[in-house]
Amino acid sequence: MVKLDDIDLKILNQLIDDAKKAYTQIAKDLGISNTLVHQRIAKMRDAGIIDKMEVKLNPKVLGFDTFAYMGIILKDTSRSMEVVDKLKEIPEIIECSYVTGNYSFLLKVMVRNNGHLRDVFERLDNLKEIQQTETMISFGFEFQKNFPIHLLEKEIEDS
Amino acid sequence: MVKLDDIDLKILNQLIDDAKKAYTQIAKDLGISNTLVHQRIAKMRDAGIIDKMEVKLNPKVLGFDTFAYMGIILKDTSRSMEVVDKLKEIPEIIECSYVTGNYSFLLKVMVRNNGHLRDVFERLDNLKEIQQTETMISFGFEFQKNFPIHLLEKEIEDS
DNA sequence: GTTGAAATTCATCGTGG
DNA sequence: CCACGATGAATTTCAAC
Repeated sequence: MVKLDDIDLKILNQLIDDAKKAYTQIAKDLGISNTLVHQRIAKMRDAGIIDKMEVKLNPKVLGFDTFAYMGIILKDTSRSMEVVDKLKEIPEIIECSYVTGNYSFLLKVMVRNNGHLRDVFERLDNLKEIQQTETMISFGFEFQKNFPIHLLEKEIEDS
Repeated sequence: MVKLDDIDLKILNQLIDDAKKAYTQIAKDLGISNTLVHQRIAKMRDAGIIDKMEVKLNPKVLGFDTFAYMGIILKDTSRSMEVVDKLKEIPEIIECSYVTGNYSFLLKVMVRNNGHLRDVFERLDNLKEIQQTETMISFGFEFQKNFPIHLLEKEIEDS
């Protein structure tokens, strides 16, 4: 675990907004030299804090209007790894976590429409390891954050 | 909704892996000119396909070892918007969707440890609009994808 | 830990096939 | 629709405070 200072956080806040923002521009906005920006980012990269820069696509423009969470109940939880391998092959499943509680897995599914969702549902229901699925269709994100970076900011303020 | 061709998808695949990858390098890898890479990316930006480039942080390195999904059951669903405003103020909640099914909202929560999770749980339980919460602690992602881009690739192959 | 300037590399735009 | 070539801007490194 690594400690970040005020400058690090300000840089991260800018990169969360736009990962391709020019270092020179970040430097100007923060009132520091671009070399420093470069050094801090290199440091956070080396420390593994910055995992990667990724492009975020707009699902709606590409015709993916629907997404849903699906809770998966297995017949036999000892076989969970085999199920993961099968789930990985279904491109519509964009997130898969093993969880405590009623479900074995909680999935996030991105599809074009309700018919497409039904199609995914049937593919899952046909897997012999799966006993039951429960679908929670989302009406879209109310909000979504990259990371609880506000917590880190508060911790610095308090120190 | 916009149609993408083979080149567009190959470029997106590279940017999903590394949004800051140099256009010249992408061009080399794909065997096309960097001008073309530039044009295609500009096109996809203008079309809104490329939403933004964002930095992805590594929670573990920053001391956030635990994350969980929480299902929220409201006392009175007509008051849901007020609840969203309150949830937004809790930095640990990094995702909030209104969903069908047993829950009103499904949240994704990122915390340092189980004690921290309990703290968030209590904050939610104290909100008067909330009747009940159900916590599903995750043992980490089995896998996570940016977007079901494989579907688009298949559609191009088939055409 | 921080800065300013140097060299290298890149993004961007016009021209032309 | 695509490649080449020139220009201005950015990243990256180095020497110095």
